[in-house]
Amino acid sequence: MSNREWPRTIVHADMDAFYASIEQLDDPTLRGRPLLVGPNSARGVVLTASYEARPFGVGSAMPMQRARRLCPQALIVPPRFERYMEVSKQVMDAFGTFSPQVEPLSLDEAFLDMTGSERLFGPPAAIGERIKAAIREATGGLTASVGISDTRYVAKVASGYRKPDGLTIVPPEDARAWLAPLAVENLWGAGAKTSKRLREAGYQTIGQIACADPKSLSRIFGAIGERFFAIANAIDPRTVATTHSTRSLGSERTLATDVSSPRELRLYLRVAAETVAQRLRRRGLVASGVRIKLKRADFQILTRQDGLTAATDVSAVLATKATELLDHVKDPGPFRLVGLAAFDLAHASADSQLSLLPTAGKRDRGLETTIDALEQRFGAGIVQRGGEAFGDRGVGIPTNLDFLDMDD
DNA sequence: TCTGGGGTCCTGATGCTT
DNA sequence: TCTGAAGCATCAGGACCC
Repeated sequence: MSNREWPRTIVHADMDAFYASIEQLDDPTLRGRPLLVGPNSARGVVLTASYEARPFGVGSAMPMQRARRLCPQALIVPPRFERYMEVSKQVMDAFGTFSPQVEPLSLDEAFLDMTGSERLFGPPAAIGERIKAAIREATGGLTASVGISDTRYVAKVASGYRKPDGLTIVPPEDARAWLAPLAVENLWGAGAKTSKRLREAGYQTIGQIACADPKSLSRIFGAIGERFFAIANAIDPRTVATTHSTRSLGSERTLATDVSSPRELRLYLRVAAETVAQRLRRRGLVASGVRIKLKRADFQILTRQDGLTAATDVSAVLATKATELLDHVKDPGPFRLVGLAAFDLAHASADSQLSLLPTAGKRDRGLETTIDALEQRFGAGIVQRGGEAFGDRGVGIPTNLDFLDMDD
């Protein structure tokens, strides 16, 4: 079957060791050396390991302490998310020159719907090579791995099939057979727990799932079982979506040391509320619900949530609700993580609820106004002003209370 | 060995409404 | 008025992805 007969042409492009590659691009002395991007702290994990570090068994999400033991010669570089976002924009802009249908999945990967573009760009292999070249040119030398098929799922698996700098084309008529020998861990939605359950139920490969009784899969695994059956048979009708609406927005922090004191927990929740409120305002959103999250020392997670009487983007309102929710937690802790998320999000309208606190209503005064509100409510000095303490992704927020006045 | 932070979706329990 | 069932919404936890 020639590509002209492909029902759809879906491209998945995934940057190789994105954060580490950017660090090596920006600092030539890092090139060719094992590199770990992540916080060099006791409780941090590796965000990205360079390809030079991976033969030592180091990978993403591995505790930094363990990574250091496995690869003591690795250099550790703290993440620079602003720089990664800048490069990500270059990459996404490059994708935009190929198709208007681009769906970013994260900073470093995206789907492109290239259906009907063969006359412009050639067959799939040519499309893939041109996209890879465009990324190299736009970024000054970064590489990506690209997968192309007629479904999102197969394109996604294909992009990870050869890394780094790979290109894998899977024609639609070959997709089912191509997937068949792959391990069940390659199913989208099957992580460690579900993969173990699949194997215990006798399914080792995607091909075995494709030949299974879908009712049986559904009975054992619920809704996800039906989806496994579909994607194992290379059936994935999902299209490339160019719009996305955020459903929740949160900020959480693993603490340098575990905390039991309700007063300290309230302080962390206030800081999280400020971060979330600022991000809501930046995106023109208001929230109608608040959820708090506490992670116990044994890693059990507790959540409590409640609706707000009116939608808001004011940190003091979020913080007040979070404190109420905290009062409903009977577990005494200690807790290693504190988080706050806003949900039931909507676009802020002109008359959105910015007047729930007397000093909190001036959107254009932003952070300072909200800190004013915090101080009016909770006392002066509760939050450090200025600096990087309130970066968009929470980067730079200290993991202890050094910057908070505990005497409030 | 010691486990981040940002999210999404699913499921079972529970409570409310009809 | 009371009761039980069904349907629905909400909540909390779990699993997953990047």
